[in-house]
Amino acid sequence: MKDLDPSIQTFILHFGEMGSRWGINRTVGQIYALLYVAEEPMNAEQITDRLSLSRSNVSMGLKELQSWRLVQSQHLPGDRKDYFSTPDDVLDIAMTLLQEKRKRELDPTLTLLRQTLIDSSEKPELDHVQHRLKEMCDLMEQVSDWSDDLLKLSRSDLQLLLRFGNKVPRLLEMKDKLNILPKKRS
Amino acid sequence: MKDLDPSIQTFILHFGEMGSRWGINRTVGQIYALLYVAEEPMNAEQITDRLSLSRSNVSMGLKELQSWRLVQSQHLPGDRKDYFSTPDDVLDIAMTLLQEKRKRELDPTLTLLRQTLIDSSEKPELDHVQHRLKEMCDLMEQVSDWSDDLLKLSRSDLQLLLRFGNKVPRLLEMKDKLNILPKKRS
DNA sequence: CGTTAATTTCAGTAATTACTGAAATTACCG
DNA sequence: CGGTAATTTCAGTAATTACTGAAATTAACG
Repeated sequence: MKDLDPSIQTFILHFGEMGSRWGINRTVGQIYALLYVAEEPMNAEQITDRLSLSRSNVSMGLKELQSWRLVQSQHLPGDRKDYFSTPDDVLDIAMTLLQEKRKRELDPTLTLLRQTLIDSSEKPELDHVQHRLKEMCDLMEQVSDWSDDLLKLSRSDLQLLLRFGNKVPRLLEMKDKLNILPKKRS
Repeated sequence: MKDLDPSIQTFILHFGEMGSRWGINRTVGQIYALLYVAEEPMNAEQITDRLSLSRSNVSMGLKELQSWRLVQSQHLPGDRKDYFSTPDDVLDIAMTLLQEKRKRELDPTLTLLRQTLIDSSEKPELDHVQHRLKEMCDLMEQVSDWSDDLLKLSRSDLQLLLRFGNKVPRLLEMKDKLNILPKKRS
């Protein structure tokens, strides 16, 4: 890792290490961190140099980041290289992450649970299992519905909601009084 | 995998496969799934048999699940084996998961960002980087505050909030009118 | 305590995942 | 088109992570 201020290096290395916990690998984490703090879009060669990775590794890493929609590419006039950057609105980034995580980590399981519930519905000996799966499925559906809602909110509503830390119980109080409670899910 | 109904097998195998996306490994995912649907607590040997894993692998897997607080152990009278089970309240499980994920995936980065912001505050050449890191840090703090709030809620308030799917914009409307908005974070 | 059952640890090995460099493909420009 | 720069693919290899069985440790009971 060349020509980077030590505090930036630390940041990039940290993202590399956390990568595995977040479900991406070290290289991908580092590339993202570099692009996140970069002033200008960077091309693959520049990334290769800065992080001392192989060109092909960078290519694969960028492809993965694009599949997460965390990195976008563009062309600069008079240059046939691709230039890469991260979206700069952090709220935007967070929503993208929410959407992709849901798609990859929640949806497949929800699909399976629904199917399993159908498959096992005729078997009385699976009563207990079915009940357990139903509970998990219901909760996951509620979480899924919530995230749908979040994803539909406007930027300003999102900001409103986010600044809400610490006031959630008060919010609940209100709702209670005003009686706008939706019906319990079927 | 022996003596399990095909639909349960599918469920367990699915959890195994998803495990890697969720940050646990196949074995750990399978053990969790098995315990989740089990009618009674199971001992390590029973798990070994059912899933055809080695005894030591099961031991390590259970240890990891306990470190996530997703599995608890107990002793049955007149039997010196340990018996393992998952908590049965799914809301409880979800909250535990939220707390552990935050601890492992968010907190370390938040700590690093705060430190990096301090370290780089005296360097004017890092202005842009600092601004970017500040944005990320602020957002993560808001998310962190929200999760704090969620974790403090009572069971019934949580249920209330969860059933809210689809009604979030309406909630925001109300809050707006009643003017209980907290101050913007410093 | 000593015995025995149960669990954990750990070094060795297997399986998986990540990375590389060379070759193939694609994209751009005259 | 033909030439060249850029990117992607992919087979081979390296690194990491997961799993096993044997040995060590711990826990329960008389």
